[in-house]
Amino acid sequence: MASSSTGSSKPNFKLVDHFVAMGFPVWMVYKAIEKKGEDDKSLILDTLLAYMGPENSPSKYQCISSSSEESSSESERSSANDLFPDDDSPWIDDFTAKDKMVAILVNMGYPAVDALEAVEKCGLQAEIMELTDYIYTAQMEKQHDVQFQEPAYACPKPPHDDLPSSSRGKRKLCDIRVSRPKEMIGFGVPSHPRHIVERRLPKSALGPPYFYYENVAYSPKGTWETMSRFLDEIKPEFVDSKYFCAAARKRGYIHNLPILNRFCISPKPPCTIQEAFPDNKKWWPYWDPRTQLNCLVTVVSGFKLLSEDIQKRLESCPGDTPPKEVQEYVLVNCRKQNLIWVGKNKVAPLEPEEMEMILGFPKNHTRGGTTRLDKFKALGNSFQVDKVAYHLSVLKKEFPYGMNVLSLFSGIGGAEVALHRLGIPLKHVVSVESSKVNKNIFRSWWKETNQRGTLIEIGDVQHITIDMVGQWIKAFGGFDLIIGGSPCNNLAGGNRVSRNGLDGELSSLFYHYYRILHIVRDMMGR
DNA sequence: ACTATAATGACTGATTAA
DNA sequence: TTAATCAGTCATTATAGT
Repeated sequence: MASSSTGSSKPNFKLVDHFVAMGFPVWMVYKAIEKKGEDDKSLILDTLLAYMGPENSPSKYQCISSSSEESSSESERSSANDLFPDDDSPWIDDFTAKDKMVAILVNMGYPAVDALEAVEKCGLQAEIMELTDYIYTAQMEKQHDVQFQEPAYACPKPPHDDLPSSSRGKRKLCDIRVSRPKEMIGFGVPSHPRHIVERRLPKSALGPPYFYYENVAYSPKGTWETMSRFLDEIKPEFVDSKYFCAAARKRGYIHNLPILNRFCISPKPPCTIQEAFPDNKKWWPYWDPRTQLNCLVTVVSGFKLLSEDIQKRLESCPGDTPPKEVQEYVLVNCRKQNLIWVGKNKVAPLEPEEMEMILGFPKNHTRGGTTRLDKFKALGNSFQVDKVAYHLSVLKKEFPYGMNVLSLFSGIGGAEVALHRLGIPLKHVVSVESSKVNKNIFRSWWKETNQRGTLIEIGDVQHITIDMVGQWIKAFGGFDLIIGGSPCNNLAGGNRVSRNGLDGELSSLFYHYYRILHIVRDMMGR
């Protein structure tokens, strides 16, 4: 089975390095070893040569995945599919009996908090009817407690609020919407803090060291299955930043962190456009219903022409209410390019400073010898700090005296900023980042915040060797956290040229994350 | 040379229609 | 159950402007 060749078993790094030294890409080496096993060197070499193939064979992911299906088994394919059965709740396998009960109620449309309370109070033997009755009476009681408000973090459209309040009282099983919009709340977000209370990790994945891996949620098919297979078969947690700030950002996370007792950093960022840009409120037409922005990306294009076009259209129609089709045109394009109102009938993209604020970075974080374009690119590629901090918050108790962090693909230091804002001291940080601009930004933050720890900067993950890791671990005793999001260029939907999948030129650096994670584990006696 | 801008669809998942 | 439709996307590259 495919599961025996990777995942729980430790890879043979000497063997991997042997072929890497010959010039084969790391991802290809892993793929070949995964397929052919570690025993027969020449067989691996043949496979690699076949992969490399004649020069004209493109390395598009479609080609590679289809060719591997031809030569190899159906079993490999089906095992990948088994990882993520077509189920509404992808975590159902991991549930305890209690979790299952809660999940059933949540899927019926009840708030997770209420569902949990009901299961705890009524016990596991309770009938569904009994549980729903409990929730109903509890909700009625809570309506009297006016002071019991949702936290300021309220999600823009809580699922249990989409039912008219009048029908809430007499909700019966038959009324309940079983399928509701899929929401990316992972194991929980501040407005749904205990969506899932427990999960089981494979033994091979238990920390230390902890690891935290991120990438775009909507990648080409099979991408997350592959990444999951390489990272201990842990199922990804998909979370949208819209629950943490005023802009959407759908990302997946594979990590082995505890998920109980997460908390938010303060100050909390504004969660709506109106809170984030109070000064722009006066320019906002009443017929633009947006309360949150779409994903902040690395570049906007054509916004000047569009802005003029919009202005002309709006000014050509009298009064405050343009015709429906004009409204529709304006809204569609504003959403598409993520524009905000900055003047009368005038729209514009966000400024870098505004992006910094929404993504949870300090003001002027990206200052320092960079062009405007550099800033957009750096920020568009970055973490949303509040969300990452929420996930990492569980480490605060465990590491009150600080952490040693291996930060791969550091970018502008989203992970470090998150830890810093959590109040977790950074003892030793090995930061791996290839972009000179990003390194400058991160270094100036490091100085600005008077970090007392040591910072080691590396330019390229591909240059990290077993020796280097060994020296770091000898020097400061090991890493507590390996964190990073590998390049999304070949995965992101916005890429029209080279959305090649995980084996694309840049996104294949994922395999180095995997490689280095396992080297660290190996060295730390895991 | 460097910087800003515009042009360039396809794919994914969710929703709705058939 | 399946097909059509909808909305949204950590982007790359050529060209214009400075």
